[in-house]
Amino acid sequence: MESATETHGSESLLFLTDEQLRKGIEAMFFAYRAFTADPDRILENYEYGRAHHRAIHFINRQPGLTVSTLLAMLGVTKQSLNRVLRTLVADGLVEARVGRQDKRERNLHLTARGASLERELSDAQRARMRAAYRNAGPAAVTGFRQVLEAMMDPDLRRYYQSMKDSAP
Amino acid sequence: MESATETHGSESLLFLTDEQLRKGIEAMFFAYRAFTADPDRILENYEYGRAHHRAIHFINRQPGLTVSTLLAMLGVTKQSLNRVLRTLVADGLVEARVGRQDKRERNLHLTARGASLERELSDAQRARMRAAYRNAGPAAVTGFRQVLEAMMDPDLRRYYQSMKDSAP
DNA sequence: TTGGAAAGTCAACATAGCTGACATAAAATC
DNA sequence: GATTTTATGTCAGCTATGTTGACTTTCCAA
Repeated sequence: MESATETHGSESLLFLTDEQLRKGIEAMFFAYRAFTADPDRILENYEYGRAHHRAIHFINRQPGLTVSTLLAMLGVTKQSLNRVLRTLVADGLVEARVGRQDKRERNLHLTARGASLERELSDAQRARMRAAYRNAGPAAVTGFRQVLEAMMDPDLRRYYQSMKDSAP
Repeated sequence: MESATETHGSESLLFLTDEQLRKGIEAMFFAYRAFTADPDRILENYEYGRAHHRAIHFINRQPGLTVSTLLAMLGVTKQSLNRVLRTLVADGLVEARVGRQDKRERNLHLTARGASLERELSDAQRARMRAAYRNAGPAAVTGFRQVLEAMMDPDLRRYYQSMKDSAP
């Protein structure tokens, strides 16, 4: 499995050796841990967890989204999400409005307080991301996003690609 | 490609807009979920979890490492790790040898069975990583690794950089 | 010889996943 | 209009994995 790519003649596929792939795996692990560390620290002050952060993030990204849409993005059970949403609604960070056309649906929005926490969390996370981007440079950022995109499950990739990407 | 890299001057930092950074954050989230999905599925058959996988991964990477070294890499408490290690040792996947110089230390090694599970998990994870790498191309892979590296906490980055990177 | 580091263990707890069962309201279908 | 399906919410209970705190054992090194 190792040397299969090296016998290709050109060294253009050297990055597919087992060692290279293992390094990529470790890079994902270490980077993801750093990536969540700042928000986690902030969330402790509010007695919320990572699950709350994720919900808040996606509600902010797509205001008015329904519970089932959010479920699909988070990839958890409705029971698990509901526990989180209940506290966020009770604490006045999220508003669940009855759907206009379909009254079974709940359209989720951040309140002013919810938006404020979202900003605090996002600021910290973006600061680290920005520093990493600055350090690595624009070309690296493009590659970074390309690889992550290729790694995603197709359904989520479709959602991901549909989101707006540049400043208004 | 993004338009951010195509122009220079004031627009050369367009990739640092909030929207771009938020996309990067989402990319990390979605990709990381896909990244862990395959091993998680395999681990269910063995009644192990992600924590076992991580321990097995690092013991394989650095055979003979001590418990404290592993703790530093995983970033969890010794109580949490100990629960995992105990089951792995009891099940005959990991061997904890008393240190030769310092007998307080335990040098961790995978047994044949442990190495076999490691391979099964790693094969799945590398397959996805390989597919993503193939799809994105060598230049993207370089960028991917650069950004992840820049995102890591310095201590772990040092460990990460010290690991061998190419096939022997 | 003693202090402190490395490792292991016990207890108790929290978070956030999960399954299964069930309830309600509204939409969709027959 | 009656029935079925869908979207959501909820209760109960389980599991995995993290946490803190207190304690012991081992044993290196000053």
